[in-house]
Amino acid sequence: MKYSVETENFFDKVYAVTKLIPYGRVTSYGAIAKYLGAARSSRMVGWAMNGAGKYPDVPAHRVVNRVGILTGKMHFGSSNAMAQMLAEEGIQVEDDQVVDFKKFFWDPVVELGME
DNA sequence: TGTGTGACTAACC
DNA sequence: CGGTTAGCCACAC
Repeated sequence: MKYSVETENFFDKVYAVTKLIPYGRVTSYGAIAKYLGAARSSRMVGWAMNGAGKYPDVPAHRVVNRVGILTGKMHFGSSNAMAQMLAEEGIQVEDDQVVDFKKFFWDPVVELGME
């Protein structure tokens, strides 16, 4: 028994939004969740990211927690892979946290609109 | 089928 | 101001 079609849609949306994150920008799990109308389901966004590895076009490294901490860096294989990818995009990462997070923050709700 | 867990966040104490 | 609780819900066992 499949869980639900809505689920796949939710995951698909997460991936879709994540893929829209511009180069050199980052966003948060909560922002994506909010954009999908599930502001309190930010954990699901993280869960979706867990399966994002299957999608090369999904820049999961541009998704951090609400304060810019690379909470999921350990899921990239190397402990510094995430930070390095961000660094190569011009995003400074210090102590596993994005420097000037607000400045690089890309909010889908604002950039794409609430719709 | 029920329980535990997690790449989160906000509210509480 | 740091630890805990609660809410969220899909997924593993």
